[in-house]
Amino acid sequence: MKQYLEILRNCPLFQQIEEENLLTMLGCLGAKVEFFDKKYTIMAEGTPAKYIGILLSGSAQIARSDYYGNRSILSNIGPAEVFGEAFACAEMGAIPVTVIANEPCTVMLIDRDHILHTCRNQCGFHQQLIFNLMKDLATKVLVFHQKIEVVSKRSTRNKLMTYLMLQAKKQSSNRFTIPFDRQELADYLEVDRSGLSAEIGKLSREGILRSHRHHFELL
Amino acid sequence: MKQYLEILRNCPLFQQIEEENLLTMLGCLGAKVEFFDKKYTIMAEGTPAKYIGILLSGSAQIARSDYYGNRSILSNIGPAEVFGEAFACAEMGAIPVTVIANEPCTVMLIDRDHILHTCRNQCGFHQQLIFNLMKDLATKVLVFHQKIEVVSKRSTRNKLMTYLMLQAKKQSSNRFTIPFDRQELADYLEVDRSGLSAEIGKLSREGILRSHRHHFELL
DNA sequence: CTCCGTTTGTTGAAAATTCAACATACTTTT
DNA sequence: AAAAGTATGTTGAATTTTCAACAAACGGAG
Repeated sequence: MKQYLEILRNCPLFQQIEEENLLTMLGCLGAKVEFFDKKYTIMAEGTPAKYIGILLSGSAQIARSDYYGNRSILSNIGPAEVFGEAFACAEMGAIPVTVIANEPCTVMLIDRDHILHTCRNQCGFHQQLIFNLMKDLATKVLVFHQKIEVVSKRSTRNKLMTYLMLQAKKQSSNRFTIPFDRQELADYLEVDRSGLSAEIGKLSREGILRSHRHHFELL
Repeated sequence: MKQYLEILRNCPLFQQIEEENLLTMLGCLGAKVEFFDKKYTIMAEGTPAKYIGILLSGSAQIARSDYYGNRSILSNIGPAEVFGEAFACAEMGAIPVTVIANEPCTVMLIDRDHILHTCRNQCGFHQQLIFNLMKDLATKVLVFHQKIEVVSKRSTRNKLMTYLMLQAKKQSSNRFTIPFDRQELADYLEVDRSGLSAEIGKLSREGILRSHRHHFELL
């Protein structure tokens, strides 16, 4: 576990918890670490919401597919980010999404029961953990607000521009990269891929943006 | 405050807290109660995310409008439901939504600082409050997942059917009422109102549903 | 370096959505 | 009970999106 402390320091769940206490706590929580190769499923839709996941290395995609094969990407996560916590904390029977490794991933898994139903009133670190989880969930709600802001736009062009402007803001620059290829961006924006490509081409010709693959620049 | 205990008992924030302790706690939190007439703004977009709100009576709508006047309805809330907690807990500077009274409303407001930054490690009720807030936020994430599931569908028909099937499930019946009129439903589904009306008409002629105003029946 | 699989861009036709305008139904007010 | 205001349904034209199919560009493996 010691090798992961550096990353866990950046994890929202463990803020304000000293490193020496963190190791003890991970033991107490029964945290385990697993590895997933590229394209492997870290959590599968329909399986029990038993674990809270923390990405230690790599990146992963949170998505769902409806029964006509339309994939909808909810978000993309990187090292130190938490996933599955909402379903675990709400004690759902089954999770409604699939988490897939974009590249080889190291994942820490913590049983929800160890967080929700153990020693809640005894240990101070545990109290801090609950507090951190609460803050993390609050920011997750904001992430979904943003996604809804994007997909609530009525045209491909407006969805795309809303998304790109949010990314520019987040990366504090008019030049930035996005974590999606074209198909994935279309799946995030909930639009047709070819229509999205066409719209990017049109915006380029109008001098509104420049782009190459994952790189974008707003002009 | 005593008159509101009955409702607060159903509020997710105060589960597992005895009534006698609840009154003390509300004092300690500096909870205040305000009244809003129909159509009045309970929280305005852009104002500081200073308060967590609890609806004591009436109903309200959580919505946002983009700068071309397209309104997007995020959800509809009723008595004992909590609102604004995600923005308050994430300590945002400004809230990105507007909360409007559908009818005369009684609202309890609690300053976020009293929840987040006071006596966090002393008082047991407070610990329970944080825990409840965490659970509440987890279910809020699920609410947004559902909304995204609905609006990610590519056609008006699929959005509508997905929404109606979720409502039928939630109300455990093929006959149910929805909290929206046609314009509001269109704003929730992020589609054109007249197109929505046309689609409802078509589904009726196809024998898939029956509807009258807020009442629907899936066949 | 070449080959092969994947990603991205392009096109045109079909289908769906939006928009504006109006008719009808329903509610509330006076 | 009539009038005024609001909500809902309907229509057709304009716009946009989707879909399928293909071409071009790119990247990795050998």
